[in-house]
Amino acid sequence: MIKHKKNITIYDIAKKANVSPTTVSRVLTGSPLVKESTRQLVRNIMDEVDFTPNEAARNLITKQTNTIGFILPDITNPFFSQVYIEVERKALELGFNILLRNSMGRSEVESQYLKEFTEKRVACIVFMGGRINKSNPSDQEVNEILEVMNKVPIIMVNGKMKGVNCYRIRTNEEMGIDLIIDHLIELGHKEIALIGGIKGITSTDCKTVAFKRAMKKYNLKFIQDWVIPTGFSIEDGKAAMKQLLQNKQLPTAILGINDLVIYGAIRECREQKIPTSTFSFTGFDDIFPSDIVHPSLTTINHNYDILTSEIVKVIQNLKDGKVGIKGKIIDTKLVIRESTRKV
Amino acid sequence: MIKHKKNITIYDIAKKANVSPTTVSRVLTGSPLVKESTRQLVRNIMDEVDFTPNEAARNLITKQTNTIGFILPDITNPFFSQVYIEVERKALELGFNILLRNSMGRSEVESQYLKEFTEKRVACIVFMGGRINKSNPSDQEVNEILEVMNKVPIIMVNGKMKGVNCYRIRTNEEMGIDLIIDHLIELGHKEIALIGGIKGITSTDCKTVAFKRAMKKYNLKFIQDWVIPTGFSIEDGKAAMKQLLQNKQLPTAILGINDLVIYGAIRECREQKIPTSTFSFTGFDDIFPSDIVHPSLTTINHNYDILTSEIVKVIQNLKDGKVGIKGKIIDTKLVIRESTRKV
DNA sequence: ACTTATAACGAAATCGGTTTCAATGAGGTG
DNA sequence: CACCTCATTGAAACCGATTTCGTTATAAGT
Repeated sequence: MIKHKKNITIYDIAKKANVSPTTVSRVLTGSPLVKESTRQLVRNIMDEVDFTPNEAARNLITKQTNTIGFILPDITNPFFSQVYIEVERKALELGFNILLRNSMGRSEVESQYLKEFTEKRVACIVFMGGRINKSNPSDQEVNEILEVMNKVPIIMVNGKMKGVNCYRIRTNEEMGIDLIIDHLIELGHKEIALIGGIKGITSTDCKTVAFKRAMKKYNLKFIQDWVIPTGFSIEDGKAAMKQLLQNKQLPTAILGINDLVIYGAIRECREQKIPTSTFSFTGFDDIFPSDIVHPSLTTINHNYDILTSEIVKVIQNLKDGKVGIKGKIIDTKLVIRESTRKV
Repeated sequence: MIKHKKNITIYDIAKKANVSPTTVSRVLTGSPLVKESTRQLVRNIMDEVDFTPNEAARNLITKQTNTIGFILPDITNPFFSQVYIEVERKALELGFNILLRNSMGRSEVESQYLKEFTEKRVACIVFMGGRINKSNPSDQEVNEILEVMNKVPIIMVNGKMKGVNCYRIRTNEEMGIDLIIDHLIELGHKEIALIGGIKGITSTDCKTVAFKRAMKKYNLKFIQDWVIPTGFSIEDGKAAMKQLLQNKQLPTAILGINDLVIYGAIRECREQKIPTSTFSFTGFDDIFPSDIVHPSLTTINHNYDILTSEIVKVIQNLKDGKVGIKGKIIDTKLVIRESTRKV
C-alpha cells in the first residue's frame, strides 16, 4: 500500500532548533507568543528539511476540519458544475476547501458518502442529492439524513424533505415557468407542450403544476397528449419530441423540463427534416451550451451567483456560530435567445 | 467555529460492550480475530449509540489515506470533467476516493494545492495543472514538483516537464492532427487554416508543428495569415474567425485547436450571415456538446476510457507496490460528424 | 498426563500535532 | 530591594484510532 513513512515531525524540528515542540507548533499556527527571531529560526529549519505538517494530527486534536462535503448527482452536468465551481471559489475565500462526491443520483451511493463525510468530520454538507428530489423518499432515506444532521449541519440545495428541518436554498421554479409562459403568450403562442421530466420527481411535479396553473390563468386549454414526461437527458428529449410529432394537432411552442431535453427535441426535428423554426422552444437551467447551440436557447437562468452566494452565506453563519435563516428561495430570470419567436 | 465535540469513541463502545478498545477496533477493521458473537454485540452497540469512527485518528496512526489528489484547471470544462468523472468511477472500485482541486490554470494556486495534498498525505496526485502545459516553466515551478514528488507520487496527464521523471499519461495529439488532415485531404481540401491556441503552450506548439508537417507531407502551402492563435475559449474562437474572414483569400477548411474555438467560429459566421456550410470545421477534444451543436462537430476523441484506465492502472500499481511503466501515450481517434464535407 | 497449537482477547505504546498551565527572566515601580 | 507585569518558553496531557506483544483458555497431538 501507499504509505507515508519516516516523516519529519515538529519534534525533529524542535530538536534541530533547540526549542520545544510547543514553540514549533506555535510557529505553525501563527501564534504571537513567539519571539520574532526564534520564529525565523524555526521557519528556516522547516524549509531546510522540507517539513510538511500532518493534517490528520491537527484535525484529530482540534476536532475541526475546514472541509465542506458536497454531494451532487453528476459533475459532468453543466448545471451542477456551474453551481459547484462558484461555491468552491467563494468558500475558498472563507478558508474552506471542498470535498466533492458524485452520487449519480443513486440513493445507496449517497448513503455511503454521507457516512464518509461524518467520518471525516466535515464542517458541513451541501446536499444536492437525488433523494431530496423525490416526492416520496423512503423512511430510511429520511432517517439517514436526520441521523447525519445530529452530527453535521446539512444544507439542501434545490430540494426538500418533509420532516427534515435543515438549511434549504432553492430556486423558484414556479416563477421560472410563469416567466416562460408569460413570454410565450406575449409572442402570441396559445398551444404549448411540456416535454421531459419524470413524475414523482419534485422539480417535475412542481413545474407541471405551475404549468397547468399558468395555462388556466390565460384560459388556454391543457392537452394531456402534449405533456410527455420521458426523462431528463438529451435522448429523453428526442424520444419525447418523436412522440409529440405523432399527434395530429401540434403545438406552436414547446417547453422543456430542462435545457438538455430541448437539445434532444431540436435534434429530432433535424433528423425528421422539420425546420427548427416551426416551433418555439424554451429550456430550463441555462446551462453553458445553451448559449452556443443552434438555435441558441431561450431558457430560465438560476441566478447562479445569488444561489451560490446564499449557500456560502449559510456556511459563513455556521462558521461564525450565528443561527441565520433556515431557508431561502432565489428568484429565477428569463433569458431570451433565438429559439423563441412570434407565432 | 464548526467544531465536533462530545464524540463517541471506541472507548465508550468498549465500556458498554464490556470488551477492550482493541476488540472494538478489530470489529472496525474487520479483523478475523474476533468471535462472531462479540462482533455482533459490538456492532449492535455501535448502531445503538450511532457511533462514527474518526477518520483523522485512523489516518494518523496508519499513515495512510485512500485519497487521490486531483488537480485540473477547471471542472466546468467538459474535457476535464469527462476525464475526472471516469477516473473517479474507476478509482472508487479500487477503494480510493478523490479530492478535486480547480487551479484555474494559475501556478500559484497549483502550488497551494500541491502543499495541501502533501499535508493531507494523499496516496498520489493526478496532475493536469497549467504548468505542465508550458513550454518553458520556471525553475520554481519545476522544483516544487520535484519536492512534492519526494513525498507523494505524481501522475502527469497530458503534459510534461523536462527533468521531472514522474508517471506520465498523454494522448497522442500529433496523431490527432494527422487524422484530421488525412480526413480533410480525402474530402478534397487543400486550403486549411488553424485557429486558436497560444504560442508557448505545449499542446498548441505540438499541434502547430504537427500541422505544418502534415501540410508539407501533402505538398500544401502553409499560409501564415491562416494561423491565428488567439486562445482557447469560445470568444477566442470568435475573434480568430473574425480575423480570418478579413483575408482576401479564404481557406476551405478550418481546424480548431479545440472544440470550443470552433463553437466560437461558427457563431461568428452566423453573426456575419455566412452559411456554416461555406467551410469545413474540425475541433479537438470531442467534448460533450460537440455532438449536439449545429452543425455537429467532426473532431478528435481522446479515447477517454483508455486514457482514464491508464491513469487508474498506475494508481493500482502504486497501491500494489509494483513499479510499472512510467509513461504511456494514448492513441486518439477521429470522429466524423456534420461539420466536414467535400470541398 | 504433558506439551503444543490455536482462538480470543487486552494492556499499553504509538501516530503528530495543539493547548493548558506553570516557570523563567527582564524590566518597571514605589 | 521587594513586588509586579509582561514577554517567552516548555512539560505534559490530550485527541481517537491501530497494532504489537503478551495472556488465557481450550482443543489437539503424542
